[in-house]
Amino acid sequence: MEQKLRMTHQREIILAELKKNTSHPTADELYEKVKKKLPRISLATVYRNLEILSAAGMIRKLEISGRQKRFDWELTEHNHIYCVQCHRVDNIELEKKNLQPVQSTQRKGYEISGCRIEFYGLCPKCKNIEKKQGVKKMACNPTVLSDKQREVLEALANSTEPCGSKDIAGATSLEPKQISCQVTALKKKGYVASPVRCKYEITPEGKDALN
Amino acid sequence: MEQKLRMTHQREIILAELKKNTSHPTADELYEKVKKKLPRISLATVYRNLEILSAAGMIRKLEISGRQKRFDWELTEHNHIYCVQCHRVDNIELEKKNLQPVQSTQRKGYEISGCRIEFYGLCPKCKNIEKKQGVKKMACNPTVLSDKQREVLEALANSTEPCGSKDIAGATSLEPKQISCQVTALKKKGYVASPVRCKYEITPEGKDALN
DNA sequence: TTGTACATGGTAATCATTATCAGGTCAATA
DNA sequence: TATTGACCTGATAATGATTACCATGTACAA
Ligand SMILES: [Mn+2]
Ligand SMILES: [Mn+2]
Ligand SMILES: [Zn+2]
Ligand SMILES: [Zn+2]
Repeated sequence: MEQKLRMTHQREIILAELKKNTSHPTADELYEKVKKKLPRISLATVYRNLEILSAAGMIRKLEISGRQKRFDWELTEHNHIYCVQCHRVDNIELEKKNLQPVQSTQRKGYEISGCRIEFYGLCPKCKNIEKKQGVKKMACNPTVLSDKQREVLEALANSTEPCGSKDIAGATSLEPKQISCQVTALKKKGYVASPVRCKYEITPEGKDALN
Repeated sequence: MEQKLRMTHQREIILAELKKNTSHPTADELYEKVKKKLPRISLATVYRNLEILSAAGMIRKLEISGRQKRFDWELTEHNHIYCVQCHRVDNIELEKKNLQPVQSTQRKGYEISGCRIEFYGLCPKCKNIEKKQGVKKMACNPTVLSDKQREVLEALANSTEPCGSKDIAGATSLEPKQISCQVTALKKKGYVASPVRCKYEITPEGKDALN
């Protein structure tokens, strides 16, 4: 019944790459790094081995709320804090974790095997971005324009009347299916307005943002 | 810029259905129930409204590790426990939750906005089904360098171009027939690469390993 | 040498969730 | 009253992360 796992070259490289820093990388971040050493490695292999290594207790898998899983080579007990904006994850030490053992009446019949304590908030970087423009808490997008957003905004700036997504597609190098996503983001930032449903125009703020 | 949310029929039914029990349903579990009242409702509408209701603070969205998001109509502060096997989620009360406020030196510059405490284990049902499975163990060859390997590696480190076994033999005290054996072991560890057949060079990992 | 269990790269499929779209609803306004 | 425009809807396509599958490869014990 006992299975022997082999420490293959791929596995070693993945492990070594993970141990290089404390950034709690995702599988695909790790894949990008490992590819420099092993250009022919498959993303599936990275996922597979991260799973195997964590099942074998050699690394930790962090199932932090939200997006991708992240991986941690530090096996000592510690907690994490993540940024709700950029999803960065850092270690955090509790002064003293005196969580009372859960009373059996409160256990609901569960056999408790662990507890995860997870803080969230804004990392230093994102905290500054927020201060700069005083955005509401919900806003999850940085104010910086992406290249795509800038392209869309410039197209709108060059038009004298409200544009539909097809108009924008024609005036930019973007795939039609990317347009609406970009427009939505721009609307959220207040750089684009929709005078009519499915028609968009640049706002004064949007013009400012182009400079 | 203030949004007016309408309490549509769909929204009311979804909310009512959620409040019917304390099972922390997923979006699609809720969809199946709501469909009995509103057979033409779309799954997208359920997702959309759960998102809107939780953004408006009328319900809670639980981003518990693992699979789907779950929803909770109870707004009072409480924690959760989930089953790692069947992903059932129950409420759990902590006797006393005096987590020390995190020291500023430990905050890593974050602006902390909250903390999630989450227990996990096996629910009563799954506890009974549980079966022991052997843990896999990694056949972990030590990455430690033997004296011979170190000698070969140092020879390669001192060369500016890939070496053949004769070059290595000349630069070390080793018998020629031992060389290839050592080189193979080093290759396995990833400390040596073979850019051309029968020529070997040290890798970045190899250089690291020498320190 | 051979059997076999473990691994791999490449790719398709899955799953949960979001985005898009064209068309509705409704209250405020001209 | 007719129009407007923000808000909503169902249907469906698309997305992103992860996993499943498959044919091939490799290590190791017998
Ligand atoms: Mn960590
Ligand atoms: Mn609850
Ligand atoms: Zn951040
Ligand atoms: Zn269970």
